[in-house]
Order: sequence, then C-alpha cells, then structure tokens
Amino acid sequence: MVDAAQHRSAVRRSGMRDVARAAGVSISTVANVLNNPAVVADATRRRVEEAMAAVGFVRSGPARQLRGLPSRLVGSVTLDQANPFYAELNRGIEDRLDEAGCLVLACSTDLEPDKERRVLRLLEEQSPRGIIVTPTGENLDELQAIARRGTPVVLLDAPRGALDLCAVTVDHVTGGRLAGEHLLALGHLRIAFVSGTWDVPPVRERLEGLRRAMAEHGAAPPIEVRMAPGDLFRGTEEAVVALLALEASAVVCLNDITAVAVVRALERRGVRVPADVSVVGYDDVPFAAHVRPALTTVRRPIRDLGRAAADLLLAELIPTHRHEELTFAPELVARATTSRRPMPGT
Amino acid sequence: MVDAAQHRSAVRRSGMRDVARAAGVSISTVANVLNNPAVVADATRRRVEEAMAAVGFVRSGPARQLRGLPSRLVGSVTLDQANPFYAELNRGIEDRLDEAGCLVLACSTDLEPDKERRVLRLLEEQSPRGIIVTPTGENLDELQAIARRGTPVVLLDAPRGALDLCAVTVDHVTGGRLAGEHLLALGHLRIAFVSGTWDVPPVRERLEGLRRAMAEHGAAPPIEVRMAPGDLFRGTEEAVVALLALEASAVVCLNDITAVAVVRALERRGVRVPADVSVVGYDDVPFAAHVRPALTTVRRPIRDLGRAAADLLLAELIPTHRHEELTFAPELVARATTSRRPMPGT
DNA sequence: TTGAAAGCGCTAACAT
DNA sequence: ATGTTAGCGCTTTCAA
Repeated sequence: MVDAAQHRSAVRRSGMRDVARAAGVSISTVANVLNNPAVVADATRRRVEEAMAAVGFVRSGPARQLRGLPSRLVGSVTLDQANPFYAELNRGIEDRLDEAGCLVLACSTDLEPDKERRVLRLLEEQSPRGIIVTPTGENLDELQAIARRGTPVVLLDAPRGALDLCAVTVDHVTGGRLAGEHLLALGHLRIAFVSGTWDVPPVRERLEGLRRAMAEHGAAPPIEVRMAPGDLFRGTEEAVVALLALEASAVVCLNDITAVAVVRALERRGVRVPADVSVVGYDDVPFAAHVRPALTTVRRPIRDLGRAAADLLLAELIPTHRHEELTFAPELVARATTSRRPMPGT
Repeated sequence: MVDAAQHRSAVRRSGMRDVARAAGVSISTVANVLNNPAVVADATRRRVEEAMAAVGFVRSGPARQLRGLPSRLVGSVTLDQANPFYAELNRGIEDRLDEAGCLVLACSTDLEPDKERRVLRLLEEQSPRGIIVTPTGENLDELQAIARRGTPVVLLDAPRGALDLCAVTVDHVTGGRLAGEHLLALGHLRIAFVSGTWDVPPVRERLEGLRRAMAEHGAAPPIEVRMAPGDLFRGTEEAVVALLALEASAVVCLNDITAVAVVRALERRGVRVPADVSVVGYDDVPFAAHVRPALTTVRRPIRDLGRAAADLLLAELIPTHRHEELTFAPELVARATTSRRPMPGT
C-alpha cells in the first residue's frame, strides 16, 4: 500500500526521523550528534553520521525556526539591486553575513512605496533575522512597527534620528559641500544641481551642503534642475536643456549614473566636458573611473556601508543591544569631468 | 507572574492563536478567514480581521512550510552579485518571482567550489522553492543530488545537457563566432582571445566559436591569452603585455569588464583603441555603452535570461513538469572599440 | 549515554 | 458556519 503523500512526489527529503530509523537510534540521539556531539558515544555517533550520509539528510531550517532558533535569513531592501551602488552594497552585506552563516534576501522597491510595503510584508512573514532597508520614506512607521513586532530593522540612508532603530548613514551635507568646494576652487560660480524625480532626504542633504558651500563663498545659490519622470534618457535630455538655458558652468548630479548620462547628453549637444561645463557625480560606483572622461565624484565607501549595516543587524541578537547610528564620511575624488571655469566669452 | 519566555524578549509576534483569542473564535476560523474567506460569516470575518490588525498579526512562513506548503524563497547562486552582469540577472529573476510572490536569496561564489558547496547547503536547508545557479562546474553532482532530494535546480550557463535539470543557456559558440566574423570583416587576421583565470565551459565555447569563424575564413587560429590570477588590474596588465608581444591587431575578451580593463591598459601604453588595436567584449552590460570609446560587444539579453530561469523554476511545481533547456541567441553590437585593421607599417 | 514527550504556528480533514 | 484535532521536523527538558 502506497499512500497519497508518497504518490504526490517521488522525492522526499529525509529528516532526523529517517536518520534515526536507519541508524537504529532514537531521534534525540540524532539531535545530540547534531547539536551536542560530545555527549554521544563514538560508535553511535559514527553510525548516525553514516546514516545521515546514506539517507541524504538535510536539516530543516523552517523547523528550527519554528522552535525559536534564530533564522539565517536577512532581508535587504534597496531601490534597485541592479543599480551598481546597491549591487555593491548587497555584496558588502552578503560578505559580512556569510561569516555568520546567513543569507541575504535581495529585494528592490523601485522607490515605489506600495512595492516597498509588499516586499516588507513578504519579508516579515519569513521571520528573518532582520531587515536592512534603504527606505523610500513613505513607510517609516511600518518599519518601526516591524521592529516592534520583533524583526530587527537597520536603516540605510534614512534621515538621521528618524526612528528608534539602528542606522548607517553618510554625511550627505558634507558630501554636497565637498562637491561645491571643489567647483568653487576651480572658479565656478554658477552651479546647477540635478536631482531625481522624487524628493528624498539623502539627495536634499547633498543639495543643502552644496548650498552652504556656495553661500559661504558668497556665490549665488545652486539652481536645482529636477529630472523629468520616466526613463533616465528622456529625463536627462530635458534636464540638460534646462541646464544650458541656465548657463551654468558646472553641475552636480545626485548620483554617478545620472552624471554619466548628463555628460553624454552634453556631448551630444556639442558641449565639451569639462572644457565648457564641469560635472560632478556622487557615490563613486565602480564604473565611474572607467567612463571617459573619468568621472569626478563624491565617494562613499559602499561595501563598508553594507558590512556595517550587517554588523549592526547581527548585533541585535545580543540581549544588551542598544540601537546605534553609524555615520560615514564621504570624500571627493577629482578626476576628469571637472576643470577650471572657462573664461567668459572665449 | 511573568514567565521566562516573556522576559527573554519583550516583543513577540502574535500568531493565529492570539488572533483567535482576541476575536473570541477558534483557530480554524482564523485559518478560514485567511485561506477560505468565502466560508466565514461576514460579521465573524470582520471581527477576526480587526483582531488581526489589533494584535499585529503576521503569518509565519516557516510554519506554513513545515506543513508542506510551497516556500516563497528561491536561491540565486551566481559568481558575484556585484558584477553588473549578475546584478542584472538577479533583477530579472526578482522581477518574475515578484509576480509569484517569491523572494530571491542572492548568493555569490566567487567561482570558489568550496564556497559554492557551502552556499548550496545553506540554501537547501531553507527548503526553498528552488535554486537557480550559475555553477562553478565543480559541484555538478551535488546540484543533481539537491534536485533528487526535492529542491528544483535550474542551471544557467552550464554546459548543454550536462545534467538532467532545467537549464537556460546562451549559444556561446555563436557568440564567439559573431565576434570573430565582425573582426574578420574588418580585415583583422591576427586575433587574440583573453580568457579568465579559470577554465569554464561558457568561455571555452566562445573561444571555440571564434576559432571556427577564423578557420572558415582561412585565418590563423586565435591566440589565447589567459589572465593571471589575482586582481583584475594586475591580470590585465600582464595580459596586455602578452598581447602586444603577439602583435595581434584585435582582441576578443571573455566579458565586458575585462574588455574595458584591456582598453585602459592598452591606452596606458600608448596603444590607441580602435586605431591600433580593436577590442570586443561580451555580455553588453549596461555600462558598456557608456565607456569611451563605447564598447563593441556580443550582447546577451541578460534580464530575459533571469526571467526565463525564474519561469522554469516556478514551473517545476506543476506535477506534469518535464525538464527543459532554453537557449538564447547572442547578437553583435558594433560600437566604437573596433575598426578596420590598420595598414601594416603605417 | 540514550530515549520519551511536549510543543513551536500552522493547515486540513473531519466533526459538530 | 465554526470547532477539534493530528501532525509537519525539529529542540529541549526530563527520565531512564
């Protein structure tokens, strides 16, 4: 007689029960060789180990979690895992988690609050060890609620002190300032800032830093050019048109991807970079050094951010844990898209 | 009186039990509003739903899996999720899985068989819905064993017909051929091929395609230059030295990253691309169009590969499922790193 | 040194 | 329309 369950799938993972039967011992002995081998007699242990190999035993994570053991899953919610910045970030997270035997669940929100909410819910249902998230900003209360329900949350690039959670951030005001000071030192006075379609704090702060640097140098405030919604290509074209109308001699972009797109759009219009217009990016993603002209940009230590976030997350398991906020310093990397302001009229 | 469990953590997720108590119904009624809402009286359903909100109910994925329901986790094992190719691939996988309410566990092996083995084991223990893997090639038997134990495995970029599993591949022989024919058409006769440190089939096949194209045109066979182990920088420098010694007028690289590095190394030595030497990449990762000179490369539809792999994986749940092998065609994208062979002596 | 038994949160078959 | 119950694979007391 063959029952329905066996029919449904010819393959079935064998569990401790099967190992126990194969080795002729009880389930708890199998549990002991797994979790407390010292207590098991050598001969028995060997017998059990052979049985494990023979039946192809694989421990069940879900069952262990159900018993209350810490999960080995960690969620990472970014705006887009294909974006080189977040790809690097996830790798940093993965590297640190790997040392702790944990795996990363990589999710993208595309900066859509609804998608973020869906993904967060899905993640929480897996009872992960925790969630590292670059928030869209629209679900901060939800994130706090998740933490309250027992799933640790680590924020990345969220406004400082926004929530009672662990967080790792970059001092974006300083980042914007660095870009500004670099350009001011090169003699630029009319500087534009290309921001994204959505108004997120980490970008606001860069603009604010730029504004401060310019104010301190007695220059006119930066002119914000917001990218049109839709694809990067269209948005950039329109931004560049606006840019040229403004007659700015330099432009700071919200990130490297946009900066490269802006450089291309300028070149297509016969505007030379940096001879006619200087361009500064943000992040220093790996390809920034490889485009031509090589991109001047504000670097943040991307993998370190990921590693730090993972560290904070793992530390949440410690009973005496207190929430902590880590801030990294950005750094200007001068390359070939910036140069001295051209003499007017030449 | 407060018991130990409560002490250990102030926060505790509430389960169906708590909802049932709060709503004054049995657990199965809660289960019904979750899984079979039509059968529940309207008033009761509302009461239960309110209770769920009130206690902050989150369904337990692990518990559901333990009951034998399909997991919502899918593993994706690539060589390096920070590599733009695999970052794109993972995004394609994520997009398709998202529609099925599944999440992707992104893992990197760095082409290290040991790491791959570790990661596969960790993944299998989570009893995921399946695993999509770009194998190092050293653990193929293990992959087959995993599938036998009940976790579906989908291969990516594995040798055709290597295993009795679903697979999605690209016709790399044709890919190599396309690169070769492009260069031959431009008059190149001495062509080198830069391969990676490790000898993996998808790269072998590209070289084989190149070889065939050259043979058919009566040209001398391609000269293989293997990258030195270690970091990309060192490896590329040495490869380029070898390259120049060979006096090849064109070089095909195993992928775009290496191609860009080769272009830079050539330029550092005063060799102009494409005036003196033509360079062809492979993959057409997003930045290939943005480096300067823009990279001529063999494109594969990266996100589509990911989506297809996810589709195959999800289809494994269907009882009548048969393993399937999908092959995508590559395509040459001629940009600015290739040009007509320079006249000897000029 | 080994075994018996309870229970984690859920689903599904069955009973009411 | 709602409730009772067994059990998924594991860990963890406790007893032998």
